[in-house]
Amino acid sequence: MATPLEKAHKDPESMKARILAVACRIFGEYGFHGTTTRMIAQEVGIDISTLHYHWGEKKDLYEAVILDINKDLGQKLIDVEKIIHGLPLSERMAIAIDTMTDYFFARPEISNIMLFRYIAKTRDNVDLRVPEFTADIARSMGLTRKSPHHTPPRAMLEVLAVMNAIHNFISGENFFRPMVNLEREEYIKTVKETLKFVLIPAFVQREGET
Amino acid sequence: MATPLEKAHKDPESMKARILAVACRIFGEYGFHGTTTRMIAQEVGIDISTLHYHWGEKKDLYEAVILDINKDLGQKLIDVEKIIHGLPLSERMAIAIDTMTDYFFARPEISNIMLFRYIAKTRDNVDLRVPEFTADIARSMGLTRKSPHHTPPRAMLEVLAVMNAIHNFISGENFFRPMVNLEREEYIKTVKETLKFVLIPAFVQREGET
DNA sequence: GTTTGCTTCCATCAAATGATGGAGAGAGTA
DNA sequence: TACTCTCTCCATCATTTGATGGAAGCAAAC
Repeated sequence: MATPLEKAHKDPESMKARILAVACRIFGEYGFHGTTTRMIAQEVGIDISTLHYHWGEKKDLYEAVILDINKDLGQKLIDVEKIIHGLPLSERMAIAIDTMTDYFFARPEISNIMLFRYIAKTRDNVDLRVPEFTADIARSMGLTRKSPHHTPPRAMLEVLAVMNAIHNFISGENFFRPMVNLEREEYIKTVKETLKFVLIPAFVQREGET
Repeated sequence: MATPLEKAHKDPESMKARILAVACRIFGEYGFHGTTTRMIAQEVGIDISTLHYHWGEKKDLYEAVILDINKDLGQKLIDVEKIIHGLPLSERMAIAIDTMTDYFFARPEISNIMLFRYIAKTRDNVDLRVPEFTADIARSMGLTRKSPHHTPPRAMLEVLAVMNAIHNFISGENFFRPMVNLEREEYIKTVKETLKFVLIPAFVQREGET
């Protein structure tokens, strides 16, 4: 039997879920050390002790955030994979880039948290076993044909290059958009064009060579 | 007449310069809020008051770090530009990617700090007018031929895509290298190959079309 | 109405953190 | 020697921050 707390976790209106959602956003903006439990509590409109009551230590909440966005991201990747399955490579990539870019722009916390995990150390080590999708994406992109059950380093890095290129434009919006002086919609559109222009030709060209 | 402190700033053995170098590394690893003045002082082997004596507030030191790496990066870009000037596009890009990747791997703090600035907010706003090189790189890559005195948004984003792709692999080394299970040297080599493979064809192909 | 269990807030604490004043060490100079 | 100037450290402070105990609120169960 699920405890009330466990049930509450599923209900997006529940306090526990509301805290998680806000924590996700704030951690994404300021990083682990840049975020204080008080910032999150204030944004939710509650006392910090309520926050600690639901999630325990700050580190625990942060881990919950990571697991949460990872679950969401994994589901999204499965959805996209279904849509693009069977299409020619150039279309597969174009649709995947469009779809994932829209998704990340709608939930920039995800890109933020992913990048923070990649580049930032944490004083109190928040190391946590989280499912990694890079190898799956490599398979989905057809980069593992020669060795279906093993993902070569080169294929992994190619996937990371693509994914991170997307993340960067989402997480860097506050910095880049003033640089290029575009409205939000126009920025998103140009980002998509740029990503497709830069990322697709290499893969299509290689495919044609075989 | 330069004060002793000003003179010291130039001497890399001086206390002020030693603090700056360590601060650069630590801020790069942990970000602004993840870094404490005590961490820096301890790494240098001095008291925090000595650190404050030379650099004032934490924020001032951080700004000094940003200005310092920016100056260095600007000089490096000028050097590279000289080397690749006049070569065909594909060679220009290959050499630039190789050279810049080596440079950032040798000084990962630069990639770290750049990415931190792009993606992370700071509670106490550290906003600071720093020269931006994106437009210059766009010019150097020949992306502004149609409008030599204005850099279109699209060209800016293309440059950012290229530069950030490099930064990501350097800053993400701690995260990515265990994923692909490569020794450092092998990782660097594969990163370079991957970057050149992913980034060059798009630009070369477009050039051929005109 | 009373009891029970879950949730929330107030008051408070201990540790971490940014920052400073002032004493002392040391080198150079008169 | 006495003086000055620069640099460094020790002691200390005020604030921020993560965290907790306990009282109060509140709804459902008895």
